[in-house]
Amino acid sequence: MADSTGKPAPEAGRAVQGTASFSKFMIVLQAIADAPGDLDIAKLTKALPYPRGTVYRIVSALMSEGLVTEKQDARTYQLGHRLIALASKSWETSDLRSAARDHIEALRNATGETVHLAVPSGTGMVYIDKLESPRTVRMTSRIGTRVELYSTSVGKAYLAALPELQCREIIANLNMQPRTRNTLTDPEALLSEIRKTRANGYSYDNEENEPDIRCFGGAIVDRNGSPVGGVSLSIPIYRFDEERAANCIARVKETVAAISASLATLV
Amino acid sequence: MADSTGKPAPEAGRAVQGTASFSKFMIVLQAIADAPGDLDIAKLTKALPYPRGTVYRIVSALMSEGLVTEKQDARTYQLGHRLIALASKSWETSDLRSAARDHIEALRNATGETVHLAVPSGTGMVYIDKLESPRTVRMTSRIGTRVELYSTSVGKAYLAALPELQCREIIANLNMQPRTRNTLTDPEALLSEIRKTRANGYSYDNEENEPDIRCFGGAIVDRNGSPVGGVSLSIPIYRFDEERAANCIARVKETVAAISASLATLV
DNA sequence: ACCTGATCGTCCATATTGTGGACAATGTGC
DNA sequence: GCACATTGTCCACAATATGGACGATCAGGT
Repeated sequence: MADSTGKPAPEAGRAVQGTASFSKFMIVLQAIADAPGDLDIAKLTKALPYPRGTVYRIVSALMSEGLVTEKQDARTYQLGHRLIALASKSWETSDLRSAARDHIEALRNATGETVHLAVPSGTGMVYIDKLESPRTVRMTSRIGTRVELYSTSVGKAYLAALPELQCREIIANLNMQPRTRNTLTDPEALLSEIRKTRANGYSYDNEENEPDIRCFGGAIVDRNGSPVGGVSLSIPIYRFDEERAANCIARVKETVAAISASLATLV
Repeated sequence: MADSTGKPAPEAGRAVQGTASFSKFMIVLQAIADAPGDLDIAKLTKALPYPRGTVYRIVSALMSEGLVTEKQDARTYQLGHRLIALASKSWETSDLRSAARDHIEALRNATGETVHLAVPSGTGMVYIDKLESPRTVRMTSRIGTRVELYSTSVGKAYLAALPELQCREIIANLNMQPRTRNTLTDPEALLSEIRKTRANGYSYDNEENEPDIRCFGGAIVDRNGSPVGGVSLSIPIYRFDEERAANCIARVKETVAAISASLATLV
């Protein structure tokens, strides 16, 4: 199962009683979101542990709420535009994003490279903001994209900022799939990388998530020192050299420290 | 009640049976989305027709699904980032958006003005794409913003493309609030404006939605001639003159015709 | 410190709600 | 034309949500 859109941690253990039905709705919605092509009721039924009548009713309800739309006149379904309207509100009201905006813009301008702002979501992280390199060669990525904890600099920075115990527990539950030839797939290797990250005060992604792209990352922490997100700076290998790298690392560290400080003044 | 994020049509008439509980979850989620500041359980309870225990349970479920997050360590709630992840998928897989991209970009380049792509959602329309004017003075609007049918050019273009009967019915149910001194608030006036729009083949918003901004709009239609969205071109009044206007109108008409044609070739 | 009022978090008997098999209608391929 | 697959709808039954009540916690007032 791909789990490519930020499900809650699997071990969430029947969160609250009296919400079993709602979970089913969300599972169906997620199945439609994860659909490779387009699904009709029959295919959805095959992919889910619910009988057709139930799937049919759930999809109808999702449609009447605008979360799902019927494609053209075909009998297939896809995510609806109400999600865009809702997400736009989430976007506008994100304290972290507004606190970080000026700082990540300064980081982009100082380095000329692409900057991402990410927050934890389920067993991965989601990009909630992005500023592109002004140069011509650009990375392909989008706001809303979900990325893995083990293959990205934001993920590793986040893990490194967690208490050791919690960090180990999360790593133990990761399903580490190779994304490039450099991706770490061994939990022990990741753990030792995390220790190095802690010692260095920044994280490094050496073409582990995407070929030809190296990233430096740092964690944003709240008043208590708990990580709430991360910032990464992505550099194409052909623009990469030791001197620039040292400068970029310093800038990233400054940026996350500044964002964390401005968060602490909130509330 | 503001209803500012694309609820389904109110007259939807208990869509499907066996989904009453899910509706409650969506109403609570919408209440959190519409929150002016931040709500705690008590305020939510006051704003909703459900008892505290129920609201508490629903919010807990929304949180465990990542649709809502607890703000910092306070007891207030806001929309969660999973919505951004889901919306991003909706965005990526929107056929209309990808079919329209090149055409609205050409329109922006030909006119140098801001272009919006909108789709119907509930009793309004939602912007699903936007290309900004390259000039310095820009409109403030965002993807995901919900706008009214009666005060915008995309809304009027959409209404004008509907069958007369359906159009009248929708207008009869609109709650027409003035947004500027030019906003039409009389259903009869709107209806006659819609007739003019049909005759002209384009819609016009003369500072009815936002002061100092005039827009021309057109409807995108599917193979059957049913409207599925709209395109608008926004021009600040100080750049507006008759000659430019005529050119812009022609370009808008070309654009929506081209998008509609390329939609027809799909599937 | 002590009381008051307000909110949070949880429980459980009750009744509302969802379930899913069955059926008829409608397509679709051979 | 028949056979197979899928859609859309119904309803008796079973699973689920409800919401009032209770104890815990906290902030402010006297």
